[in-house]
Amino acid sequence: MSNNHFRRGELYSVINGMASIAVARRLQKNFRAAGLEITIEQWSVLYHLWKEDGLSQQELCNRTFRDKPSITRLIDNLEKQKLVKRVASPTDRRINLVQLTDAALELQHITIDLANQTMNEALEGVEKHEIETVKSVFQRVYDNLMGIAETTVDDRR
Amino acid sequence: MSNNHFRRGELYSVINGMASIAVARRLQKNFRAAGLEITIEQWSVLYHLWKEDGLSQQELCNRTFRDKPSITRLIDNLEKQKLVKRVASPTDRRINLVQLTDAALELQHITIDLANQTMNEALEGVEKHEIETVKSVFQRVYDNLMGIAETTVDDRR
DNA sequence: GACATATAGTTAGTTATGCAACTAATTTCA
DNA sequence: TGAAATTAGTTGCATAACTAACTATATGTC
Repeated sequence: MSNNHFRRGELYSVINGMASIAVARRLQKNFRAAGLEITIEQWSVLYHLWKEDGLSQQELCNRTFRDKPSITRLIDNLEKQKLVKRVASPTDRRINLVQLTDAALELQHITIDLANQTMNEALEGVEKHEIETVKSVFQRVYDNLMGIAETTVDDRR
Repeated sequence: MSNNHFRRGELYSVINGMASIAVARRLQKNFRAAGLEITIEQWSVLYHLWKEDGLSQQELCNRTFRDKPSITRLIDNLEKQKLVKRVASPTDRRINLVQLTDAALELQHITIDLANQTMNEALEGVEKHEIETVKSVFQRVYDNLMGIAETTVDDRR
């Protein structure tokens, strides 16, 4: 283990605190201001489908880091809004392939622009090398907690 | 505005992504493993009361960065678990002062130890100066988004 | 003093999360 | 081949978030 084992607990509220919440709220607000009804959680699912359409729900669990019930309900809501549809896999009857509708395809550029704009607002005055440090620290944190034989997010049951 | 306005949108998932979720889940898991029933959200409220007991609900909103309904229900649940009680303010009948019970006072050391331990797991191998950079970037992000005449979290209505 | 405004807190509705328990389909392997 | 184990997805329950609308109390101003 590393050598500085003291009073790091307060750092929880750095990694998972006001800044993260503020960014999420600002992105949601910018979506609404643009007349978009989607939540950022729904957007994060669409984001992965824009990169690769027709993923299974399980694959969406893996990529969005959510559990299966969460994905089930996110897909339910996205389906209600006619942004995706569930299509039975031709090869495995257990699997739903989630496919984007034309309406969802139209959202791609505007929402990604809004995300870029939001992060530019958030990171105003932050240096590139600082961003790189944040990225590498967060990658390290993720590896520390999810690596090896630790709890995985899916298939705990 | 700053000069690097391109493709920062993906950074949303750095600041608000897998690492943050992994840390929250690990802390919750460590609470459960120690036989503690509280959620990390409840813990964050207790945390502020340990620092200063008898805060009003509004003051807890300000300090925990949550809105009033969220605090109402967190206090409801904490009261059910007999960890806090609402006490009418003697000077202003609108105000509830939230006071810790003995049971809550007993949780302080063990939960803070668990938070320290969790963050040590998470930050294994991360250098101090890197942590300082993360802190300063997050402070900057918070200031960028919450400063000036922007949306405040409370009293939007 | 009375009316308008502001503040503290609650309630209702929608979305989302995590856990546990469940069904249905597929794979493993004796 | 057929029973056991695994995998994909859904449902139920509890907690929590945000928005909007509400009640009650306090303050400010004419």
